[in-house]
Amino acid sequence: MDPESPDQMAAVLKALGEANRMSLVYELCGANKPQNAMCLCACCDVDASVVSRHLKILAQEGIVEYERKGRERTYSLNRKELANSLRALADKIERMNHDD
Amino acid sequence: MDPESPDQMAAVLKALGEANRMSLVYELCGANKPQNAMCLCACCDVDASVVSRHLKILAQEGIVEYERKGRERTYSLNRKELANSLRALADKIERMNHDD
DNA sequence: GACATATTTGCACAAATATGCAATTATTTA
DNA sequence: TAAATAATTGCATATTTGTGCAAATATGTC
Repeated sequence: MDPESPDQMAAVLKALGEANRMSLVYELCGANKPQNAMCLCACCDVDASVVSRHLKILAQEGIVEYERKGRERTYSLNRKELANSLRALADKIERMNHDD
Repeated sequence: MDPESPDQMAAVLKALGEANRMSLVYELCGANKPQNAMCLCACCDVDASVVSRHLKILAQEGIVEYERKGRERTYSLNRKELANSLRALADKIERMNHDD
């Protein structure tokens, strides 16, 4: 993560910009313990394989991390990094250039 | 804008999550005056009709506003609202629930 | 009115995406 | 080893999406 270019920033937001993936992120927001995929399945009404793929996409963008725990994988939000990226974008957007 | 549900938040981030649209937003970031579409065309190497459609998508999500100025339309970022939405998401993501 | 400029819209199309189901892999338990 | 559980992967498919080009619309200028 830590997106610098428009392209990198867009890639992160693209991963977040899908309803089911956003639901997964919200779900992970409210959990203080890493959650496995079966548990996360409850929050979006799609097949387990679809959840698996969505989690993979979120992981590829560094939005979530996972840890192997026996036969399951527990996912957790990359809170600090993600929050910082979003705030960096917010700052950039709000800062007006007065020298144009 | 002012997204409350995961779906609404996802819709806004989906609009931002495309490279050319993000370039347009970055371009508008650095401008202190509203820009017309022809001027914004310079920042992404696509047809003017494509820029028109991207701006329409950004406008539909409340990310940009436009004003009719004669035969041109001048676009500007909805800075405050967009920044607030992003910060609200960042806050939500960073706040850990300690009672789970 | 005729022409130029700015923007949008209609159409076509290729590529990407989200999804479900079935099969597979990995791991635990009996 | 056999059965159960968790998760991923391989198709197939329907839908969405980004794009360009040409035509249409809107407005300004001569």
